[in-house]
Amino acid sequence: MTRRARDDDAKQARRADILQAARRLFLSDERQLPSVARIAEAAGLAKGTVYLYFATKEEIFIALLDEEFSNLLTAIGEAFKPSAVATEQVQAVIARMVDYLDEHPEFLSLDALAYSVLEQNLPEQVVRTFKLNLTRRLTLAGQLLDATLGLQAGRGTQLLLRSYALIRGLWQTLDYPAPLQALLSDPAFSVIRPPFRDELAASLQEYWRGALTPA
Amino acid sequence: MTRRARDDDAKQARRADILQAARRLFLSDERQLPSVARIAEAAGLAKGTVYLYFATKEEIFIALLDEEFSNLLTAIGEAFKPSAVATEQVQAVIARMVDYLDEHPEFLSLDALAYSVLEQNLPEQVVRTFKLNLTRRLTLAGQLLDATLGLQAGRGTQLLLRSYALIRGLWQTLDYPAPLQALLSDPAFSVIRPPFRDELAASLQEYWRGALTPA
Amino acid sequence: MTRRARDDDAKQARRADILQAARRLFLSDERQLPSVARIAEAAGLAKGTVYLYFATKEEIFIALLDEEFSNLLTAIGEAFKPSAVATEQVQAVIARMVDYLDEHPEFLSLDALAYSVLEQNLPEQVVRTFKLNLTRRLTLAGQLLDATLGLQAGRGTQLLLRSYALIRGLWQTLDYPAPLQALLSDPAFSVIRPPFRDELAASLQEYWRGALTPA
Amino acid sequence: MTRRARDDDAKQARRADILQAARRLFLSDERQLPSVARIAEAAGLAKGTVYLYFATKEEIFIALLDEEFSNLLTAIGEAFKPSAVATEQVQAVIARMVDYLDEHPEFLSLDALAYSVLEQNLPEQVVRTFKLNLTRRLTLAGQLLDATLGLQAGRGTQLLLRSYALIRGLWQTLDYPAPLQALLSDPAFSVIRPPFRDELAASLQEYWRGALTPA
DNA sequence: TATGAATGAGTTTTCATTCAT
DNA sequence: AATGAATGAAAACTCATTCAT
Repeated sequence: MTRRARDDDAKQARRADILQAARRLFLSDERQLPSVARIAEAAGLAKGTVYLYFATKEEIFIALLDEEFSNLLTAIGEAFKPSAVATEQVQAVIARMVDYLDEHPEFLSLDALAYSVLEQNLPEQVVRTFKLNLTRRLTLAGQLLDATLGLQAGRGTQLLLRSYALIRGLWQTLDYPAPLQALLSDPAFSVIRPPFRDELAASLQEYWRGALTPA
Repeated sequence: MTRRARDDDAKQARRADILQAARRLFLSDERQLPSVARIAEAAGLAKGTVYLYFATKEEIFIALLDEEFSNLLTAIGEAFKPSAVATEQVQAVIARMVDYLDEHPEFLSLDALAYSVLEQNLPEQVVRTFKLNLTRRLTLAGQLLDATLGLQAGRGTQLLLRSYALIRGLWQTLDYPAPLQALLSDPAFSVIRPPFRDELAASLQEYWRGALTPA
Repeated sequence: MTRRARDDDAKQARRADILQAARRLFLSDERQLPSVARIAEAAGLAKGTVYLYFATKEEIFIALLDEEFSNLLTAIGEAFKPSAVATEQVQAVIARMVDYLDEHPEFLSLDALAYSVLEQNLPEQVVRTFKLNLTRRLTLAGQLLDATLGLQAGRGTQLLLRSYALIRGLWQTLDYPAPLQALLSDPAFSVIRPPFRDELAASLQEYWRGALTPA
Repeated sequence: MTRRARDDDAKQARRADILQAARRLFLSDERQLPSVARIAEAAGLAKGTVYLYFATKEEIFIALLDEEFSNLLTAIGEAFKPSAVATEQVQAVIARMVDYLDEHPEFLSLDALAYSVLEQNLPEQVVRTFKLNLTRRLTLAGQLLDATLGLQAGRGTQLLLRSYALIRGLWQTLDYPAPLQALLSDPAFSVIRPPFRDELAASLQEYWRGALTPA
């Protein structure tokens, strides 16, 4: 039997264990949420224990996604360097986003299930809270952007939201499950199979250039 | 028992009936594929009959999506006017895309399930064929774009692919199921709830401007 | 694979098979409804097939109970002999009830779950329909009683309802699961363990005598 | 942490707290035993603590039922008035039973679960002890009845047992959960919905009259 | 061709009870 | 004695797909 998590720290640790197990399993079979039984097993816990920390399976994954969003936006916030010129700031932000996403492949995979699977099976209040967190973080990062680049109030948030849309769309367009990759190795498909990271960087560059260029 | 479809025309008609029923049902409850039983009922057929025309449920919807893609790219192709200047051509293309998507709400809803649901439950060969069709149409439209705007070979396709990514990401970011909309009516959420059509048009403008502006 | 039930007769037969399997299993472990898996297995069908004939597990058993009620009240109806005198009619009715219950041990066992298990887990409309059937049959039998014994309108139904209460209460008071019977074999318990059939007959006699004796 | 119950008095008090909490919760949702978690919470204790006083959840409720039986039979015993005539004695006993049951709605609700739920999940020895207590009390009250009414030895107990059967059967036949009541408000159902108290009194009158009338 | 009866895999969640602290 | 974290058994139901008729 597992050592009991009595105090708050131990409980946080246990919760983190579950999230970690869920993340690991999800990564090994993207596009499908692993069963609670597997998560519990991977975390070395009984099924029932998982439900002491999360009300439903989907809450595990929305928590994971929430965490990742937080990390991403924090990373973006840290990309700004006070003294740099605007162009460099933008480059830094884009580079930071690209790096983060590259290092966290589970983020976009999970995000791709948010619309069709997670939000579908989650009580509305939970989705609302998730969206609220997201909105707050997005707004904060947007304000930082406004200040740094001297943008009109709210414009930074708008840019981030549109960038996010571009990112998630690009992922879903360019990510293929392993078995399909083999089938698409024919040159006929090369136009729809550019490397994700490069395409992401290039697309973001183009979008931000257009967004910051006076019409 | 329904009148039997003996010749090819009758078969095509029956197939179309099924697609039409599926489309209608899907529209009434986006984010979830209707069951085969309901599709069959809506088409006035028995469940088994549906399987004479489509090997799996997902094939129905991938066929629907394929059809829509074809229509969209055809519409884009028709947007070009030989004599117009480049800027106007771009405007026309964007306007055509926005209009098409506005008139075909099922397209993006269905597209949003492609990554997580459709491709998941489809034999690889079927996905491959779908992707092949898509690639061909995209390439053709891209070539037209190259010619019209005097772009480097392949650049038009690239622009279209990136635009598509932006569009699908934007949809998933801004579309909310009805019950959630009520919960997000608070002004706190206004930044993540701009009207889709406006946001789409503005984002595409920005992206294309950036893409066509020399770095 | 089982032969398919195409026409209505075959379907009725299949439904009856399921009911029969459920009855048999229930009898072998009263006080607990068998699982659908076991019922299906006992009927030689797949689980899903059971659900083609009954919407929920409880509906199987309420159907069984409904059937038994119908049989019991039919039996009572048949107990009347046109030419007999009142006292004999009453004796005949009581004897018929006692005999029926003796021959159908599953009836009272199941009835004992109606209040606490069946009605609990059944949609209200189903319970309503069941009660409606019951009321109708009870009323019909009651009217027959009124006519035969020259009772005031409605009195026969009342007598039947009260008799039913006495019967079901007696069963729950005197029926013990096998393992408990051994433990209660001590003479100390003899007062609470008279043979059910005798006690039932005697109690009904007393009740009806009192009910038909002017105060 | 709650103050520890060291001496016997304190322990008895804690036990009583648990019973009281269980009774209150059960009353608010008849037909279903409240969970141990809720009972513990309502008693201001931890779940584990409940198990220091009762071996299983059902033991809590069988203890409650035992208590109620004791009270009922005590009440019956107190109904006898030395100098009254037989008929009045009987009336007094019936009236006392009706009053007690009217004042203690949890008794019959709980009793209705005894056969199907409580005895099911209880170790046989516990059931045996419960039955033994019941038998003793019943016998005592029965003897009192024998003496008072000049009955043959054992007859009083028999009358009480049969009355109890009538009572519990009547309750289960006439008690409906709130949502069902609305559905049964149609006059079509009036025959199966007489007021419990009236029906109880009338039925008991009839039964006792019959039982005390020479055949 | 058309039908629709039959199949059966697959998974979440609750909650009484235990036992480490 | 008290706590409450951990356990894990248990089962209903859906629905895509098959195939006998």
